[in-house]
Amino acid sequence: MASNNKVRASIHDVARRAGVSAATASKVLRGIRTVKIANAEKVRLAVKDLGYRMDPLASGLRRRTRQIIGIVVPDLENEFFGRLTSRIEILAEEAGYSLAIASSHESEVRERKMLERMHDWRVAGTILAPVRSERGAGATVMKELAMTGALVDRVMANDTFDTVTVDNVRASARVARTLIEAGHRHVLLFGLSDVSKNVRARISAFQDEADAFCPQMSVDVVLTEDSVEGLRGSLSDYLEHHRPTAVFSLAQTGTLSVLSEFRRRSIQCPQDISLIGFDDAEWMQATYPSVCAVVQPVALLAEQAFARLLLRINGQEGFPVCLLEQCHFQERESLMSVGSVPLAHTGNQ
Amino acid sequence: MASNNKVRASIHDVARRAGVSAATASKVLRGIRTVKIANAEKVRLAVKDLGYRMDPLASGLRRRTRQIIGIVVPDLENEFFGRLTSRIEILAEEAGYSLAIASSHESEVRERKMLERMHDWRVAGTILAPVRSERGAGATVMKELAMTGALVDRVMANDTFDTVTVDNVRASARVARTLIEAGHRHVLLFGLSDVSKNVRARISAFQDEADAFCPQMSVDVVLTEDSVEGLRGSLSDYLEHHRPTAVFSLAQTGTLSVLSEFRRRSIQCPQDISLIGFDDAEWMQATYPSVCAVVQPVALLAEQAFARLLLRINGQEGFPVCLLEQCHFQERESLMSVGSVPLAHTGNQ
DNA sequence: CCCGCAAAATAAACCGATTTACTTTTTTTG
DNA sequence: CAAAAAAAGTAAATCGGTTTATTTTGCGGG
Repeated sequence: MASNNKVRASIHDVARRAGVSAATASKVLRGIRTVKIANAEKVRLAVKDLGYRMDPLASGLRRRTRQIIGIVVPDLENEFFGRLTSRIEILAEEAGYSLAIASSHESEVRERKMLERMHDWRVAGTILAPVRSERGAGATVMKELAMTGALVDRVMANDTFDTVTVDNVRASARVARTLIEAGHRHVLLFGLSDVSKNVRARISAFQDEADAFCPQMSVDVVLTEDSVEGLRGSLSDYLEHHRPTAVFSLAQTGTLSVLSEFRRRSIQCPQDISLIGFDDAEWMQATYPSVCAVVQPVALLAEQAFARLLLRINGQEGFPVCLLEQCHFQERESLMSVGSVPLAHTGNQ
Repeated sequence: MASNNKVRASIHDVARRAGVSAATASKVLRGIRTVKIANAEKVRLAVKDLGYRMDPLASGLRRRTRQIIGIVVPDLENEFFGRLTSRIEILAEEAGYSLAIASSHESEVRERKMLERMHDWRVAGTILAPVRSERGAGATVMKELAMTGALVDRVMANDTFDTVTVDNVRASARVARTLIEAGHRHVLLFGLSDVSKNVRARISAFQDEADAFCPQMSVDVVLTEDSVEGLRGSLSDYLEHHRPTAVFSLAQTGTLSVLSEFRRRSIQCPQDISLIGFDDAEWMQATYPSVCAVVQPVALLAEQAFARLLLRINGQEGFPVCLLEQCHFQERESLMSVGSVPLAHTGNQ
């Protein structure tokens, strides 16, 4: 039914109609000025008459690199990566590139496959948000293939690529300090058991801050595999025997689990236990209580990562840089001082 | 720093090393059997030795169509489209295609741009989830360009392309019946004011069902522009003067607004007002109360849309079909009978 | 008017694959 | 064993562009 029966005009058709050579037509289309104005005009007219559109993929053949930027994220169903990708798509287009988006579905073997595909596509550069079980595998692939790239989120310093990530240490320290000041002396850190450097950084920064400013504080850590049942189960087991005055959830899915486990056990939040989550989401304003969260500057991460990549594409040399962006701490109702009133009353505004 | 200094082997390099012609090498790589086993083996060896990888984009040049499927969705930050895209990515790869993902960012002009880009890329087929202000603009572009494609979500029957969507009529009727049976006689339908056929279908199906089974029911409709402030503002105005016993939110963002407006006004849900939302989200299990929702079969939508597209790509003729998939009704705490106890106690399990 | 130089234009090669049209080799058959 | 048929192999054309090397044109000066 629908198919390419109507043949598309090629640059040769355009050249013929304009009465010039294909090389000249190509020059006009690429904005090269060594063409007589009259001829340039004839070419532009022919383009219009024929409804000519370039094949951007064939165009990169000779150049051996295409006007495409790749991005590989671990999970497109995740709001965070959705926003990141969405922003970078716009930035790429503003810079004259198309964005090729791929998800590694949190799998290292898929991550490799997708990176190889980007390489096969001769992209100009690739942004990688590594999978959770980050052991640098993705970066290694990119290095092997001599790709131009940048790393974002879930990464620490890398010796080959520029990296852009959130300042987990300061954000976690800030949470620790907030809890200390609110009188909390027994806190649970709750998250995913993966080897993610991000989560490890959050934990140790919290512990360091606690050690430094409140040595008597007791900090429990519970980590689980990534499944809704797993998360809630291990939390449930923990709460059977312990009763901290605050929970610091190290990732967004965890926050959801904490909240529903509180409800299942009829634990009043924040009266019985306060809650702070790493990573904000829209729904956190609408829950009861609204959830206090560390807000990651997603747009900024996107912009910085893209800017660094663009510099490298344009040939900038020099040692890889490691950018840390600051998080914002959003106070909401789920946090209160021990034996006191809630710190915040309304979720937003 | 990182760049393509190490030249990649081409199929001619492979052919030379294997001592055969490029045509033969090409045959081997495409799995065509008219090659002597010994030669095929030599080619495979050469591929291995040289670490040869095909350029999949150049490969489609002669064929005039590439092993790529395009998808254009209105919003990648949206969980629904994230899941849709994610699923289709897997399906496409299983079928031997790469998926090119683009977001129209809810803009009709961008939608056209992205569709044109897919066409320029010579994709084998394109799946389109139209922007909200659907007046068929996207489908018209695809028709103009004689593209092979399928439409999903936010569409009614189309005379050119196969469409896959949710059965809004039955789902809304189901909600209406549920509310009627629970004794509700004054209901607010709350949603976005756009001209989305989806939302219009949901409204009229609800009204029809109410007319048929409970003529005395009073159904209010409040529609707003799409902004968090707009949503909450118009809801707030409405609640100033009216007090329905139930709200049916016609879209996910609306549900969030309803919930937080309830909280701001200290309206007890479901004791004062029940709430049902169209479109489920993970967080709806964790709110208080957990939110009763119409669950869309995202994976199924993805599978059907992809299956239809694949048939058309493979040359199936015939009138466009219009598939309606059924939603599931998820009971949760936010719904109760008028003057009675909640219908459901726990969110999940 | 002719020379020299710069500007503009172009034919042809090239990028990396596929496909066509043709040739060569092998197998089957009478 | 020769002729016909089938199988295998390949040179060359092709897809749609860009780039290179070369040629043509335009222009000022002697």
